[in-house]
Amino acid sequence: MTGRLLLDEFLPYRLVRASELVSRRFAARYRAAYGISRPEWRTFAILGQLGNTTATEIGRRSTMHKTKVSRAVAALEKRGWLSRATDVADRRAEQLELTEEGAKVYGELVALARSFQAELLRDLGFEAADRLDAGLAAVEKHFLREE
Amino acid sequence: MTGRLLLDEFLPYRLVRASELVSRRFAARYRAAYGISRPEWRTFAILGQLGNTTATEIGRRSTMHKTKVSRAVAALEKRGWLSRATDVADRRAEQLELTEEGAKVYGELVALARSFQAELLRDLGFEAADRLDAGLAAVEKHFLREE
DNA sequence: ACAAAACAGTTACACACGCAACTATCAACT
DNA sequence: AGTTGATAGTTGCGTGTGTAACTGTTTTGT
Repeated sequence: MTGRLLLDEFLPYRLVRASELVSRRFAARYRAAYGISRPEWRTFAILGQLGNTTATEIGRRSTMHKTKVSRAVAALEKRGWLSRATDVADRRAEQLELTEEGAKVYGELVALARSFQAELLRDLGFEAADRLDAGLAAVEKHFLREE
Repeated sequence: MTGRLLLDEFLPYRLVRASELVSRRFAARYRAAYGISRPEWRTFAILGQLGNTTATEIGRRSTMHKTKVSRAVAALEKRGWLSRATDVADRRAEQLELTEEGAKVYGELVALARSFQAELLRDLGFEAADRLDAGLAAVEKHFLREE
């Protein structure tokens, strides 16, 4: 029961490594195509999906720190891809949405993501991808409940 | 086929988020107990498992950048947990190993890791953990082959 | 045998990051 | 109504990180 730990049997280690391998490869593509960083892509993706949301909600869904979100939002705004408007019901919050130009870029990023996912499913094989899906769902179910 | 991307169906996103949720929680424990950073823990874990290795090998196995490894090794050495010796066969390389004190700390970290893993398996359920295992194995098989 | 390329590891620099502290607003409670 | 505590978001500051450039060593190719 003592002795060394075999990392290939340690789930957190394998999860982190797999995540880095996959996300680094995907990041290389959108960085090459549009020069956006990881926090920017994540912000883009959530905002694009929801259509209209706040920085706090982006942080909650992405597990990004609020300062990271704040800076990503500022960067996207600066590039003219995102606009802010103070929420009338709660003037602390800002409703964010993509500009017309931003929506166009978002559409292209979605296409990039879809082709990456298709490629990934092909590489992993259907059955393995399905198992990964189920395993991740269990992690999400347990860990996302607690905040 | 166009339109928005549902992130909950996008595997890279889910993989990253799950990885962050799990590894952040584990990192909080060893940070609280020993004040070590993530790169330091990873270095510790690989060195402890292999017994004797080089910085390059640590980088390869952990997917950490070589400068990250270099700094983690320096930090562990500074705390007296690791010692270096120039490789006699290849004098560019340094053979690393844990000191007696380092091995003691490593043993305690292993215990921490084991209890975290047990807890995780319990939380996820055996079947889900098994599927996660299989899914990650497929990712590793595909992505680790290519370097 | 020698020049050129490859590789192990470190460091300077610029940039990204998280923490803590801050402003502004809203909610709760007396 | 007014005080207290919570929340949305930003920013200063110290620290972490990757890129590129560097030293020293080994390998490759001629």
